Amino acid sequence: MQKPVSVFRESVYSVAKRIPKGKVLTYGQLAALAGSPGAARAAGMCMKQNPDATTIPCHRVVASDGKLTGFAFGDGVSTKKQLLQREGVAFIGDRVNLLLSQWHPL
DNA sequence: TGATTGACAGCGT
DNA sequence: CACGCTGCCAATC
Repeated sequence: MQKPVSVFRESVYSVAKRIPKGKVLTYGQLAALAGSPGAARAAGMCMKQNPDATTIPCHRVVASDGKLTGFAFGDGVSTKKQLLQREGVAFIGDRVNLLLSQWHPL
């Protein structure tokens, strides 16, 4: 089986799909779990591509400060916030409480 | 092949 | 606490 166009992207999507409900992950963590720590920007780009928005909960990926960025869906970050809060994610104003909702991989 | 962009992260002011 | 600048990585033009 030939190598995919980029292993990085597949890893990112794979990890994103692994994020449990009620939990969130930062782009830095996502990139680190994907195998490229520090590639937070590249990870965000892959989320933007989002080839499978139905299977990839990209809305569970937030910035390192817990701030909701990107996600040009509905009202944008507003819809994303409502979605996460509905999943059971702890929010602090307009930011996610990473202390309680940041996902810890097994 | 090289340069630019982008849903970031960290630190300083 | 809010804002700005720099650095890192991968994808795209």
